[in-house]
Amino acid sequence: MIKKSLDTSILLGIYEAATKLVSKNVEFVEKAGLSNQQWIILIYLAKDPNLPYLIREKHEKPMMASELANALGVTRANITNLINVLLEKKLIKQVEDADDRRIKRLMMTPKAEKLIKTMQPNRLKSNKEHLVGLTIKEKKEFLSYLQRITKNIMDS
Amino acid sequence: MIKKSLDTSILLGIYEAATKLVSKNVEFVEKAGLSNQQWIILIYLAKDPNLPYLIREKHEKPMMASELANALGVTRANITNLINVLLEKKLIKQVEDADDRRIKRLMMTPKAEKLIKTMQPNRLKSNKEHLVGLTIKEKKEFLSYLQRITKNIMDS
DNA sequence: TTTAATAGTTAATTTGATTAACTAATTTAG
DNA sequence: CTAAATTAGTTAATCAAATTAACTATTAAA
Repeated sequence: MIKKSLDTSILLGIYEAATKLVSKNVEFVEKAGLSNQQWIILIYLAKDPNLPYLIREKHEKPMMASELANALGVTRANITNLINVLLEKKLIKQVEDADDRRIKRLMMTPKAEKLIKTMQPNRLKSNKEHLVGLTIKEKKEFLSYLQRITKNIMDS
Repeated sequence: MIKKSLDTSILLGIYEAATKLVSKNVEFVEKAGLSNQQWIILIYLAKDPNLPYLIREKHEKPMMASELANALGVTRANITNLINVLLEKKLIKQVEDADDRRIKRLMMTPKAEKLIKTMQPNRLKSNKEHLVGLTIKEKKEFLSYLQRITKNIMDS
């Protein structure tokens, strides 16, 4: 009934890859006592230069909750909850902005920096395995296509 | 602190693309009164030939709950819940397997077939927009890379 | 200087998911 | 051939992630 379509195959393919990826990542993420979302927030605060969002727009000042909500595509209320958990775990701290007193800037604690540092080798090893067999040229080409597709999705 | 890495950029890129994709899809999915997961289950039952899982392994008989659980990477208990909702909505029915009385085969109702048919034009239009600007050759190349990466992730 | 908009929080709720324990049916291994 | 193990599915309790709506405080705009 539903016909074969290259477009649809690609998009369902991206969805499946992401799903499998998250369940693989869980292995080293929950070994660190984190949920996937908590982990994502931490790498945002660590300013991981591989994050598409940070590639697209540079951030000088530490991020605030509403930027995070926007980047992750969720509500501010949701971010508040996630932040509370990370605060309890003493992995982040909030610093009031001097210029705008509505804003609280989010920063990692030394504990979080240390945690990320210890996770990084496993993370890189895992990521490398996921791309084994592709040449640098192929990877660059793939990333370039992916960025074009992502831009399309966001602009639509 | 975290270094730039082509591998990591690709994997975070896939994750972001999938996230944005789901939020875009929600537009036509929830117009049909479905959640994302309910929608995914329906296209499995509709045997959408674009689903990577169905591309990898052919299914003659209608799917059963545990196959679905395996395909989506969730627990059987979760599938039971999702199925109950779809049963209430009269979008699927369960048929007892003649050979193995533990098994209940899942099938779409005519109502679901009709629903999917009405959704299909919007879905295709949306999918097409997400891949605008890429040639057929580029799309095929991208899909081929994506399948290699997905296989890596699953095998690791 | 009112009015709008923005940042963040709170409370109530929903959805999606999990684990653990269970029944029933089928397979496997001694 | 039967006892033990596995598989399919369900149930109940619970958790995590997310939402909406209403709220305070602050800043920006008309």
